[in-house]
Amino acid sequence: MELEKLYEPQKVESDIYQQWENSGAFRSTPDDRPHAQTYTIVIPPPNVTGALHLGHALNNTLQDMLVRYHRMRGFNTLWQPGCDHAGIATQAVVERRIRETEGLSRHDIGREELVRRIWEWKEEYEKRILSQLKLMGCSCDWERSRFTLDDGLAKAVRLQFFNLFKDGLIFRGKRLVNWDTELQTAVANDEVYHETIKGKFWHFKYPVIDPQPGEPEFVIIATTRPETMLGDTAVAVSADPEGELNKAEQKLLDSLSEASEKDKPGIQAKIDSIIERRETHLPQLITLAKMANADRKLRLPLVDREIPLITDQHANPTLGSGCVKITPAHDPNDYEVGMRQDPPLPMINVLTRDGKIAIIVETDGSENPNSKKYEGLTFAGEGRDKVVADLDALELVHDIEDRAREVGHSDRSKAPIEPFLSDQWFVKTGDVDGDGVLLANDNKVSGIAQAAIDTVRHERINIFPTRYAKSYVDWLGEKRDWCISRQLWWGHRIPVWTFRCGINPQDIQSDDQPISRYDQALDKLEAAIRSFLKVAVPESKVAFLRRGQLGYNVGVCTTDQRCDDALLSLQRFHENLGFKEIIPGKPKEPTEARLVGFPHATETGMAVSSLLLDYDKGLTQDEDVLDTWFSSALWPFSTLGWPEQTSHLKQYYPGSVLITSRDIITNWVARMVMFGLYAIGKVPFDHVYIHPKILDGRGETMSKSKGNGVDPVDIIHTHGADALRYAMADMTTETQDIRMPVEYICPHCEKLVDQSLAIKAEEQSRKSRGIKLDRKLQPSDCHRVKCLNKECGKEFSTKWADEDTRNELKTARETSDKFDLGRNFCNKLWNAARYAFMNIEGAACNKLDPNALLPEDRWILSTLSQTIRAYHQALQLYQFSASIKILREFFWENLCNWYIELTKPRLTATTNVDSSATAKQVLAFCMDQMLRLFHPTLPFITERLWQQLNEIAPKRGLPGIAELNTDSQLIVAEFPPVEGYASLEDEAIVNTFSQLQDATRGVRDLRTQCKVVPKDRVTVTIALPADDVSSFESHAHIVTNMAGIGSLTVDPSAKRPSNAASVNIQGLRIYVHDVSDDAAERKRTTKTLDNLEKQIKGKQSKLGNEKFVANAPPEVITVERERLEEMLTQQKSLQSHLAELG
RNA sequence: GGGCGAUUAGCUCAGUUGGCUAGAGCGCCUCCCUUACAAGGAGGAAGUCACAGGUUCGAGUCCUGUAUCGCCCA
Repeated sequence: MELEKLYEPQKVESDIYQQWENSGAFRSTPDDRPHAQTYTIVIPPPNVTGALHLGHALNNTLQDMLVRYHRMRGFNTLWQPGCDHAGIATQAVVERRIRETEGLSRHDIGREELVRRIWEWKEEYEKRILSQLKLMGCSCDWERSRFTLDDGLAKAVRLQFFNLFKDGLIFRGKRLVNWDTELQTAVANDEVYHETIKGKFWHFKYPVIDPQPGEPEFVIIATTRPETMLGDTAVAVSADPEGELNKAEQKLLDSLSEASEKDKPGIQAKIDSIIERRETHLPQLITLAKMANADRKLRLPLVDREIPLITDQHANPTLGSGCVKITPAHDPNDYEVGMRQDPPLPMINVLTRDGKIAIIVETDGSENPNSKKYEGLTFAGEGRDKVVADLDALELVHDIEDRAREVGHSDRSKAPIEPFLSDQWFVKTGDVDGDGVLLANDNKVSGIAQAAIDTVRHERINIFPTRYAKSYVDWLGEKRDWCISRQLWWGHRIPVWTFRCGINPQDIQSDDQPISRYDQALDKLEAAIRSFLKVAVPESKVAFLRRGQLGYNVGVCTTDQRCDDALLSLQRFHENLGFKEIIPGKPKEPTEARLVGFPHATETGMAVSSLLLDYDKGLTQDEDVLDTWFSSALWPFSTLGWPEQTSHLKQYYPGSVLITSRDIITNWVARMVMFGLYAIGKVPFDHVYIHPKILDGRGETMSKSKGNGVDPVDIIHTHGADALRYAMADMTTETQDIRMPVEYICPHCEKLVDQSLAIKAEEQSRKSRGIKLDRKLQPSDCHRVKCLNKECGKEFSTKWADEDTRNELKTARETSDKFDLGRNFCNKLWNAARYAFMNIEGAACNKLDPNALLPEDRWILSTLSQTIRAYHQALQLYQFSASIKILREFFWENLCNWYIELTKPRLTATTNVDSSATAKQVLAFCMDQMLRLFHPTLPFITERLWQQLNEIAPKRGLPGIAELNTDSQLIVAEFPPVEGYASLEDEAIVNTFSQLQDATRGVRDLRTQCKVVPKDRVTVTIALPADDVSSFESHAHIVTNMAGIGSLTVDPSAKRPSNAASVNIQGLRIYVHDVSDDAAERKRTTKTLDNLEKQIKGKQSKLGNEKFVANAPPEVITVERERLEEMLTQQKSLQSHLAELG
């Protein structure tokens, strides 16, 4: 069966993939082989927000290359696939869709329904993602596919949480989050975009309490957000204003001395302003710093709160009044200031979850009566106006300036972000006082971050390229607490159940000493709660037991999915608790509200009703879910069955390598290492390979939100999966990101339309229609695009268009011409195989003596062996681009352009049967090795050709040198050996061949220059040293064949035949007869000679330099001398040639 | 503000411990539909290696600084 002339991937790919799947080639089977012979890659789970783009295509191509490479090398291999639930991103996508299509918010449809909808979304996209991976040829063990919310993984999450909790590494604390008041959720930093908003800078006066003589009556502070002043808990001033001013001045003076003339006036102005400040501000700042040190207080207007004057580095004496108001609950910098104080400053919240001014609760728990009039006003709107108006009425407004401000906005709702203080759960990654942390391997470490740092420092994990180790170590070195709670509904719910438990103080007010009695009662209650928990939830630890105004807020952490048992026990607990013992005094009548859901209330009277303030709620699970990275950090082992000790876990953990993109080093890699060490006691992988990012034509990273990503399936459609993979691997170099201009394929004229140009055109068009753009357009904003090809100019829709638009207009696919090289390569491989197959049918499999082979056979086999070694080396260092270039060079240049061309006459010759058979055998061997070598990169085409090769030459190889096992499927065939085929390597023939190639190129060059058409044979005379004649003649057929020579004479004493063109190569003088005239020849020779003489001068001066001769290594000097010798010989020859020409 | 990178041919990028007469692919020019492949073959032109200093016999490569661009962290 002859192959088609063009390789058509669509006809091949799905069948081949089916074959692999059906044969179980992807399946992992534990067999107790040691770690060194096991190869595991755990996929960085793509998230189910949307379909994969080219960034994923790259990531997975590289993984598949390594997996296939190791599988062929005989490793026990597992590529573990799956998807990630991506909490906020997925929830946001689904919420937005519900909002757009039904006009409903998540609160309208409720938690259960929203989660159900997201599961639907997940099912759809997981299916799509897995199918994309399959179309790319990924050889994952699909039977083991996992999702981060699977039951088994959820179990792992709960156990990890529980263990961390038990070891004191999980705690609850306050933290400022980016609050989206519209969606009422916290959003991550990367979901916040900043916009410059025109605003004002208000200067307010805060009165000093009891100013002493010489002290100011007011302190002036300035703010862009007046409403937050309701939550101020301090005013800060620099501790050393004079020193700070001096420092600032010195810095400016330093930069002034080095500044360009252009910049000098600006810097000088700043210096002048500092000098002026020494007069105008410094004395008072010094006074204020002293006052701060004397614990002096201010009176915060409007809410009438006493707040301290403090010193902190945040207050900058060169700016404003030098004083700054501190609102720890509403500003990240102020929060830091608050935490730096000892004791920390109180944090007073001013904001409700829906963006209004809150009831303001003072530190003693009382509601601030003065704040009532602000309650419920919109935060930055009505609230701000009223605060300013009221301060103005009190004559406390000092000044108002205009000022632009960078305001964070939620990417999801476009609402301005407010910093909001909320209760969150944290993992303590830093060092733990005292005993440190016990890892699962019984090693003690100071903290899990430190343990993760050490693994990289001590090279138990190697990161490629090595420079990324620094960002990993630096980030972990900060040892920040990891906030793991998210105010979302999609994700692993935090496995903590809470109940409130308390005593109504009114119930014991008749007692003589109510306060102490009450405290006593609470103490006893605490003891009772603790003993209850021991019985009710034996394997739990108390998550928290917080004593509040009316009793306790109790949290219980367990590994159970539900807390039903504990709930029952809770009922028993409060049935049996002897309240009369712990609460003396006369009970009052219980109120109805407290009795709801509690059947025994009437029997036990007050005690019971008071005990459980919120009993009607019972045990309720924490509302929040865990940060997605918490479950992702467990992925390298939760997917293998942990906490069960499965055979997969035993065999395939730790993984061999994690392949990912650099932005994930901190979020994910570092956390996987910490969790791996903590939970298992072993690093999760031996290597981390960080690959480039894919940028679009404008240099921006491809992302789902911008919509500038291309669906790999589009590329597979136009170019084939192998072309996609080839181009990806070829572009994966160590330092550069991959620039990938995207093009629409116009559905009308089929021509390519550059995406970035199309977007620019769209921007222009919108502007001309008077549409204001608040930011630059992204591909996802462009739903209708006009073809930029003038002859067409028709409109088409993009993949981002809604259904109506797509029905109305034809939709363009996307592509990039970067993939042409992959397609071209596949076609070349296809055709080389086609040629080989036509010629090698029934090729011999004889024992071959390398010395009996023709020079070109020995050369190609030697080069092949070197290529194999180089390929292994490159791939083991994750040099993907280099690995491709090595194979390409061998295949295209050496095998196709030289060996195949050279052996064409031999294959068809009928006279020398042995030579023909040998050539066939060598060609079959080379094709066999090529297919194996290319399989990891180009799995489909190589598999297809392999099976054909098995039909045409089922027995092949070089008996005595390389016995080949011709498995029926290439995917499981043996990879060429790491060391190559040493017995085939022959340096001498490689050198000789390279000289022959030069001679060939010389003749070809002359032919082109003298415009000899290819089909014309030329007559050539070669002059060379007499000693070399016989050796040259034995290889002369190579030059004759390859340079289109009709008649070749080798003559040591040859003179230039008339009208011959000539060239000097490697000590050979080559004459091509009857193609040139003297003038042309002279011109050419003079040019060569001029060029040569320049180089000779360079060499001579180098070798004439005594220091060079004295210092350079001898081998370098020898090489230089030899080169000079060659050049001089050539020069002499050219000179005499010129003389001959006259 | 701190960290990491990049800057080499028109474009996209290689260039491993300094030894370079600086390479590849695409594009460009010339020729060729040659019985595997025009998605191909043969040949060619094209570079002050961002800039300024320094180390060295020797710098694209090492060091310092500057400029521009990108990413990460605050």
